[in-house]
Amino acid sequence: MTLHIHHDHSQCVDLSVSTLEAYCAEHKLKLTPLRREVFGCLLADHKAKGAYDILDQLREAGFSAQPPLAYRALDFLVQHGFAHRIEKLNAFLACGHPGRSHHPAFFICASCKHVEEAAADGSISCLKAEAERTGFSLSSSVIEAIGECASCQEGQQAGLQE
Amino acid sequence: MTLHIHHDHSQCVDLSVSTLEAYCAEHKLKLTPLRREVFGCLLADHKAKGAYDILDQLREAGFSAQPPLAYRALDFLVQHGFAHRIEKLNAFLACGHPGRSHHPAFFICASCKHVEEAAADGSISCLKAEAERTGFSLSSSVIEAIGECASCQEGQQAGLQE
DNA sequence: TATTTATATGTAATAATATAACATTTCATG
DNA sequence: CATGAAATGTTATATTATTACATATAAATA
Repeated sequence: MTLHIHHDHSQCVDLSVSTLEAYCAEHKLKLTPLRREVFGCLLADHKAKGAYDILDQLREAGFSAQPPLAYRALDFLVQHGFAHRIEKLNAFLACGHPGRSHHPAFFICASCKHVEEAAADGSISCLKAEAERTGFSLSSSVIEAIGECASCQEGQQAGLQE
Repeated sequence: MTLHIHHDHSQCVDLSVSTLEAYCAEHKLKLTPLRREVFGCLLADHKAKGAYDILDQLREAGFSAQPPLAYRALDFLVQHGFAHRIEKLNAFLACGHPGRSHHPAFFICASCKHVEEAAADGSISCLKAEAERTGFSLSSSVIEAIGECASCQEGQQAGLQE
């Protein structure tokens, strides 16, 4: 299936990579070949990928392919906001709008597996309000929706679903 | 640490178990010894437990202790709303108010590991609104907050934290 | 420049979580 | 009692993730 949202993909990749470059320069972080490769792998098709999928691509790209390599690079990207972990899938997704601080929610299509990132400021506010009522101090949150994306619903109606 | 919310625990267990009994009777489901044991294990201390923790308790209780036993019983409880899966922890929690339909959020204390269940209707509404904007049809959701519960914050201030 | 230090990567082993596949038992019902 | 559906028992294995330690690389500094 094609990308959920059509876009100029090479421009999107370029922007993401250059944002990461700028971020690393500014914060004196090392954007190593390994980290580049992992980020590139996540950006390639905007899919959520498991660590072992990443590992396969690392192997193909000539890197060592032991689990810690993937997990370390993914941790780096997640820590700095350039990737997100999708708990429901045990998978990782390139951030859709890196560089800007944000509170994402994820919409996971059970049919095509596409994961769409969206702002979750409203949901987070509610969560925060609920937290405050009990004195819970919220530091991060996981907000994931499972359902079916618009194109899969259409496909299903027309009997075209994969 | 003691329970986050003090309550008449045996009454709470009794109510949960009898609610499950009634539910199973009504829906012609079998409340087998295995399922009882797993539910009891989750209810015992209101902690989120991994499948393998459950399995340990099953072994002690004289059951076979192969993974499928635990997963099946947990699936049964989750399917019928008597337990919840906490994605962030790969763990399971007895439902705090079984029998009533609800949209729970979970507040996970990073210090004491306590998981508090709360209604998340507000957050879900926001999520649903966001979903509708893109035609995504939402069937379920994962809402988990990570932070520190009130008692751990107090403990920390007083230098009493574990 | 040589030395130290911090950071990242390479490697091996294993832990933790979860499922598939199939055999056996149980029990309600015909 | 026969049968069929559901639950459990069992074996094996898949999937996801971490620990621990060795080596390499690069930055900071004596």
